[in-house]
Amino acid sequence: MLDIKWLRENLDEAGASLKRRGDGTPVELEGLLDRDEQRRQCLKESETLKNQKKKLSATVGRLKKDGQDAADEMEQVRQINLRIKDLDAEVETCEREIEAKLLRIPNLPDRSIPDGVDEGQNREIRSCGQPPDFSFEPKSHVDLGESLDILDFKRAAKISGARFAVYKGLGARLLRALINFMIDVHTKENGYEEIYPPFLVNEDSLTGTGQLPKFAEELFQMRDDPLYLIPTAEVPVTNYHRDEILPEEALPVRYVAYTPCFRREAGSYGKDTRGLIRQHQFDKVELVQFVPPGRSWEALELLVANAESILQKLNLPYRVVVLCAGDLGFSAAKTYDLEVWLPSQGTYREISSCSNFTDYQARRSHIRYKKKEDGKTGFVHTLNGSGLAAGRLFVAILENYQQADGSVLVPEALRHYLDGEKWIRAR
RNA sequence: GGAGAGGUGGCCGAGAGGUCGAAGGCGAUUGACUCGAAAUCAAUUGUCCCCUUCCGGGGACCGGGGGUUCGAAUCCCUCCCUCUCCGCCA
Repeated sequence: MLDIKWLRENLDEAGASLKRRGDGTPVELEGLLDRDEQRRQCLKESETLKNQKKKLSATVGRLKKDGQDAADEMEQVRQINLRIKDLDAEVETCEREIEAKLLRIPNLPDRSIPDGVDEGQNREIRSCGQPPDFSFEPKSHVDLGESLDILDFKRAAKISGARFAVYKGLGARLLRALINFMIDVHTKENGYEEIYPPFLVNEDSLTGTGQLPKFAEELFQMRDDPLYLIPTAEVPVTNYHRDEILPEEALPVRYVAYTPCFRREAGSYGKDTRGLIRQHQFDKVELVQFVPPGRSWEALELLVANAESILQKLNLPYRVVVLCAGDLGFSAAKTYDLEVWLPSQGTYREISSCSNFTDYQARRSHIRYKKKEDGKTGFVHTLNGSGLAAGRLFVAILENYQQADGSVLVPEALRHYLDGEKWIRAR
């Protein structure tokens, strides 16, 4: 959420910045400062009265102790209380309104990101590796997976419905291998601490990271409890430090977490209906960082490099793009997507999204740090990125490592996790 | 799910309607002593909000919310959480 104090002085800048997102947000800024002004007026008067009340009550105490009459003072306080009640009600109304508005205003896009309305204007930063040159028509992971009997979409549909998959045999093992491989790289080489969080979270957590209140339709909600299935590990892991003040010496804090992720995918009915690309449930290894405000931009570059290291170790061709203002997620100030080459689609597809949220999530979820220098508190900057989406990585491996006979070569780096298995072949 | 106990500052722990943001201890910081350290002594040691250019002033917060009262950490209601025992269970 944006800082109301900052907005008082920079409303025009905020409006111009938000306009770049192209979703008509500036309108929501209207009335905000009026309510803020009204809130402060009422608060001021209320606090003055409370000060009087305090003094009068103390007088009553003294008088009663001395056995004197205090009826007059008591009556005065009664009158003051009536006024305070009205004022506080008004303050609360204003606060609620301001809060409700602020929670629906997205983060300000960073100045460095390109203009644009959708993914078409995202800008490639660099690419790495060459798309494989097949001497045959490459198959899709769906065809490969089904003929190798390691993926079963049909039975998944029976069990659960559309957009679910069953990984089977060596497929299940490969998925597990990918997850373990990624966690190992991030903990042993990239300096992250492993977290295994709950997969059900409450409303406060989802509000903290920005999924609520605006994007409830994307979430699976429990019927009988105020809990939601996590759409990403970002939610439980970022909220791990909600309502906390971290000592500056503890920063940066870096966590890696494997979790399944659950998304309703409302509004994407026609998209990626076949295969693993878009599922209601998928696995992801997520990287989350908490850093001092001055360090978040370098941290973002490092985060992207950490995510890239997985693709490099697996020799998968990919590129890095920076999202344009119109394609940016709600809470993010800047986002790099990693896109991996998918031979069956002849294109690069998103496999990771790495973002700097600056102080936006920290302000929503009250994650602060105490400065070493002067003991003052400030909001941390939060970042997170997929490192990587396991389901899509599974797709990339099947498709990029497929052979003319329909078998799949296991990348060198993974064999250790599969008891040295070099091939996935039809049985 | 049933029965009971409890949630107070970084931690431990008192406080049981009146000047309590809260005793005491521990921890931490600073100063004194010391060549230095330890020990000792002294001071400081929460967060948020409002007003103020600075200095400073004020309000709120004792799990959350509501109530009683001139006055609530203390009384009442309600919700949440933790712990113990029983039941059930991976």
